[in-house]
Amino acid sequence: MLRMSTLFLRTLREDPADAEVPSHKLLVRAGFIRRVAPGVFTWLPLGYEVYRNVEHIVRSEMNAAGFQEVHFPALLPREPYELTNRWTEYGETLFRLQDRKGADYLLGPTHEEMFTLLVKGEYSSYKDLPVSLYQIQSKFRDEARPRAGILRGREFVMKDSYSFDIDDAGLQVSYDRHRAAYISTFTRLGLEFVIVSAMSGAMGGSASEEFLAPTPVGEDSFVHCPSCGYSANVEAVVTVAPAAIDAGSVPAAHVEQTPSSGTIEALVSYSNRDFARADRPWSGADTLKNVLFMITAPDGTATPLAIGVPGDREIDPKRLEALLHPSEARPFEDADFERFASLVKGYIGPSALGEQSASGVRYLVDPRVIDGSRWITGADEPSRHFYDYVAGRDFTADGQIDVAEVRAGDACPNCGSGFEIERGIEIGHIFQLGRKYAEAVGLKVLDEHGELITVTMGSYGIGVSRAVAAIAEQSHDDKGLIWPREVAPADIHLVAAGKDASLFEAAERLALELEAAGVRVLYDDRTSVSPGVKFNDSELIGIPTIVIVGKRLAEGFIEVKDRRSGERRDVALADAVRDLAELCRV
RNA sequence: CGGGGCGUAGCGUAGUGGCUAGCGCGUCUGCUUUGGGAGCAGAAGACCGCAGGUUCGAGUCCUGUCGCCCCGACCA
Repeated sequence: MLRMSTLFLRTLREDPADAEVPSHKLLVRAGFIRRVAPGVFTWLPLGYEVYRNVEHIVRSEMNAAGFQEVHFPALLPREPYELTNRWTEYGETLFRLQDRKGADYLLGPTHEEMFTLLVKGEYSSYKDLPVSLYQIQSKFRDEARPRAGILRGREFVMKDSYSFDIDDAGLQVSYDRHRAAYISTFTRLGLEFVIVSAMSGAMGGSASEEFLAPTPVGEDSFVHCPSCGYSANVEAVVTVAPAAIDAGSVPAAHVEQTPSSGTIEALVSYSNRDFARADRPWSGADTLKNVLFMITAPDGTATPLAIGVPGDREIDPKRLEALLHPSEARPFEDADFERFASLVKGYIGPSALGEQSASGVRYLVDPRVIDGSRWITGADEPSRHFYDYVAGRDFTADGQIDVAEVRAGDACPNCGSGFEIERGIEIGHIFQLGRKYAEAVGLKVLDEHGELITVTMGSYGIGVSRAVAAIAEQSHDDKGLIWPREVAPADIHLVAAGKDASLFEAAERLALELEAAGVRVLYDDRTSVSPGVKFNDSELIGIPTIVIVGKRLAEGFIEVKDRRSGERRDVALADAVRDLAELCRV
């Protein structure tokens, strides 16, 4: 039993000034967490209780799926991360340190290398596989901008699993088992979630899905199709190319004077004034905008890249970054333009781009730029644009790249109807890694013919500490938190509302009987606190059932209130233990 | 990395270069009070983020630095 009179807890009446999102404000106000450094938090007793409940659910679902728990150190040597080049690729996000001899260490941001090496050290036969191992561990990432309390911290707890199989079919089975285990885990956690196709990002590999908890404060945008159910992270949305176009009737390309038309907006309005079309006005979608980036590889090599997109769309930096990873992209700066004199800023057209062109800059275009499509685009001279410039006839790109911004209403790649865009918190991520890590560290086993084969892997993560915040984010009201019963710090918040000693005696007896019946009780036994304070605290803390021993005790009743719905009913004291034990078992 | 805002007691905050840095919440003592954040009386609690500088005098002005929040890091 937890007693409010002695519980290490101080609730705050006001929101902390540095908190922006509801989960952060409420977890601090209700005394669940306290900040100790940017992106680094302490769990207080109530918060740690919730954290442990979440951890317990995750662990029990992993065990039920037949995965085995191990535990690595968070402090790791440099060498394993050299094998996969991540000592370099992880960049500034990696917490690095040295021991007294000057040897390099790191605080593990994720543990693929360690798991792969562990299996390599123990197993050497196909008969040992498949196997799936996991751990629940603190991870450290020196995020550029930690934010939103526990939602994006620099130290956080992750459950990470890894599967090891001899072939692709086995990997698919392991992947599907993790997927199923994740669905039951998040369901038990009381989280609303969607599963979206995703980019594999830093992990490499191919198939990958994210579990997102929809909420407006989420950091990931995803598309969702209301008619067919298709969901995907915006980074992974596949643009539907328009139907093939016959450009036979389009007049030959011609260059026109277009003064002061260095922006798409100016170009469109100028075109509508001086070169108006008969059927409809020009729009940004008729223009082909060519954007230049400098791409820097992890080894520091920089190469320019030109991307052509319809002028009404921007390039989505997150989609670009996801596609190029681990290389990084930045837009061209003036110094870059000086190096490529044939590129006229504001009037860059396909004729100056491409590996075969004078500039030699690799040129990739949006999937909407199909052969036969007709464009207004830069003529590579100040104040001049091409009209009726047809892809495949007048220019050819070096290839395609799908990084234009995704908008609500764009065509669903699955069924063609318009999809919606929502935001969500990434609470889980599952990948089919393939053989990248096994190859890097040399994880091979003998197959049934005595041949050495490289093991194929999957990697699977759940943000355990983040899940606490995600639940808080999805489950609160203006009065405070509302915990799903299985993760709540207690089943019942028992409030003694009054001053009579007999009332406290009755409440005490009820609390003890409930505990004996297996009900977890937080008992507000404070004698010097007014009922109003106790009611407010109980709503802030968010235990699912609030029981009041007060005014109605004289008639033999207690009051039972549901935190979520606010419904209250009277229960005879004599029936209380049985009634409440039943309620809490639901 | 760029721009903006902000750092004053555990929390929220006030404070024209000028006396002992003020208020609310919380905390402590006493009395009173107990169904929606009670009242009265008293008390403790602040190296005003840190380091320099200007000044007779700095919480206040200047520089640097650290931290927090927001926006941007795409518009050719």
